[in-house]
Amino acid sequence: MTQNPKRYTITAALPYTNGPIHIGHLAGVYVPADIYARYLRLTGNDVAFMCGSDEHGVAIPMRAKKEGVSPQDIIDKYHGIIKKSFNDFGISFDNYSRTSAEIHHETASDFFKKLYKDGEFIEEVTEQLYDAEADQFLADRFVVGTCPKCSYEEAYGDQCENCGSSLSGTELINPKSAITGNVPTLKQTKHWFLPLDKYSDFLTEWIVEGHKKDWKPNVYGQVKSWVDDGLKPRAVTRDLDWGIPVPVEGAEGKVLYVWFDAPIGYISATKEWATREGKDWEPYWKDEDTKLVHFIGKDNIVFHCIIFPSMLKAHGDYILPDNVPANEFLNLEGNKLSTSKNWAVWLHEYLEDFPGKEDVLRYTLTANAPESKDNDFTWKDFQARNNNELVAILGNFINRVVVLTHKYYDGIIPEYTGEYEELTQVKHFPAIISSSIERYRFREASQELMNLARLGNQFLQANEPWKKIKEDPETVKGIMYVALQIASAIAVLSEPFLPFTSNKLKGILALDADLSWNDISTKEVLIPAGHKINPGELLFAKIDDKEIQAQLDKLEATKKANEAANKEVVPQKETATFDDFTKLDLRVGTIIEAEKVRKTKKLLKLIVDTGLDQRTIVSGIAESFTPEEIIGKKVTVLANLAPRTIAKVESQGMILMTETPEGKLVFVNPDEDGVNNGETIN
RNA sequence: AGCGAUAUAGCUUAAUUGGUAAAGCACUGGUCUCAUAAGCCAGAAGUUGAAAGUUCAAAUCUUUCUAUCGCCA
Repeated sequence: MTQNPKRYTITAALPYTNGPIHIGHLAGVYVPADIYARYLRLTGNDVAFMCGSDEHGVAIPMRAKKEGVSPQDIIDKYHGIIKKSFNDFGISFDNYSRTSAEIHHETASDFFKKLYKDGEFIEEVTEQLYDAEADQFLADRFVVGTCPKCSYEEAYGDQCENCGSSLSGTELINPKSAITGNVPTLKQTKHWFLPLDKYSDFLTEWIVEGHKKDWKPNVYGQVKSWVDDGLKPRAVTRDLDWGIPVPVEGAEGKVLYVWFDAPIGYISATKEWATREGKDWEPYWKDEDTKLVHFIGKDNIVFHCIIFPSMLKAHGDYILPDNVPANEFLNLEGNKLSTSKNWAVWLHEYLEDFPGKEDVLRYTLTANAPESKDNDFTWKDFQARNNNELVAILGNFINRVVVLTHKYYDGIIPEYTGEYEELTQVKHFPAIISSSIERYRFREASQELMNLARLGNQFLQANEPWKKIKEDPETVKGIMYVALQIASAIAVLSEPFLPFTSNKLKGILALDADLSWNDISTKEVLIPAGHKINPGELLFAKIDDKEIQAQLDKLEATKKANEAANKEVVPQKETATFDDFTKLDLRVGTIIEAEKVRKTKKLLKLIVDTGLDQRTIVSGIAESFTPEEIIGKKVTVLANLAPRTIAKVESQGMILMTETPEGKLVFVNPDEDGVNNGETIN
């Protein structure tokens, strides 16, 4: 671990510009990163907090093609929305850049050239799938075909979504171009590979041995398993016309792999910032006394812990991350967030729907952050966090103090009389909260802040100034003095979590703007006697059921829209003659046995009594039914379908199915009393 | 598939390296009236995903399951 760093470089994962920012991105990456960055600045550290839009990769041109616009249109649109919403939400990036920026192209190019010159790459000519009509190599998702491992028919060129295998396009059976639908041909192409195997020892020493204790289990576990499995050279270039051109001779029509250029974006963003601020960027990336921390989601672990560090190591000039606190994922109302299905709470929409409530979302996402496992965001929980915690505990405490101060003393802080141990207790909070933040436990840290407000409420309750004001006004002075010190501590310590509220509260208390995190522990007086505070205003307002219902309705409408989109009726196929139809031998059968096919998610192996025989049929229905619930069911069987081996099991027929709008499969079933197995259907 | 992570009270989470399962919210009861029908005090709430094993002792270690997510963008 970097001890006593002179400066911090904090990065937050570059958002991909194929959609706006949603609560999943915020909870996983940007809110924790922002809390960390704000905390460090407040404790007097030199911080560079860097981010930017990731605008390369296959998905951008694919999406552009689909929408009939240029890739540039796509990235400009989303870069604009993303940048503005981050800014309005108070994410305090020192720079938010973009990978289409000239400085980034230059930086990434130079990085590649340095490794190339130093002989850090392996060059290899391989045969890749090529679509002659589109005049394009079919990288990753541009090709679809049958998975060689599980026979799933819609596997992509990089991965099969049914069994999860990592594939390469050339392994696919019956590959088809996702652009034209044509059958691709094989064509030779040259690519550059980073030999990750060369860095295996370095990664073992640095992470597997060096960060066993301080890195999160999900991060550490994944790195260890990759290293233990043996690393392989990884291609860092692609045949594509969107991205950063490979800056060497003979590489026309090739660009850097998006995962090669994207993390370099952190460096480019730092350069851009330093130029603007008149600073030197290099210490932030090259000085051993700099602590580098990458905030990411769990899907990015290998890139930030294996590939990028290997790149940095290969380059030789750069420091390595001190920690990579990857978060898990956030779900929304029980379902996975999905940009394509519009299943999300979009930041730019939230900011419109809930003006002035930036901190409510920040707090909810922090208190319910997916730090150790996937979590669920519900609007009901959002409402409860606001009404029961922010309003009732924190907001209410501040309001009590402010109202009483105006009522008893016309807003002027009274002299401290008596002796209260709460003044000492307050001094402990900076260290308590720091300890949580520095261990990347932001959820816990936010709860400690609430505990400070609880301490305030308990203090008032125990001392009852509203009672004593009549018979013992001198004592009340001391009580209110202490309560005001607590309120001041909250104003400062809430800044990383609730920056808008912190500002508002500092305004109400007319607090010294220079009051820092450590002052809360070291200064005897946070807000002095004789000082006048401003008229109060409520920090938080209750959110009523109507507002929550409106959001739930919005989600319900999305669900309906998705169903409607899925329901689009497939056009009628070409005419079949009666003879065509009679070729099909459709029969009634009964499922007598069912079990899951090992190593697949979707397949069930069924034994069906068809009246003719008992035969094995493999059916892709495991996600809709458990084996137990379908045993004994009467189903429609296509009996004379040519046998086919699926996942090593020979299937002798097909069960006729249809589907609900939600994608649940339903049997086409002849379930009327007195129908016998083997009866033909015509 | 394989690998990794996760599974603890209705909900969100703790449990410092095997030693009395602990908080907040919600709930129930009591109480106060300065405050946003807020607060404060107390209480109830658990077969720690399942099963087996190791041990004087298991949320924690082992084995086998199950479920969810990630490993491509």
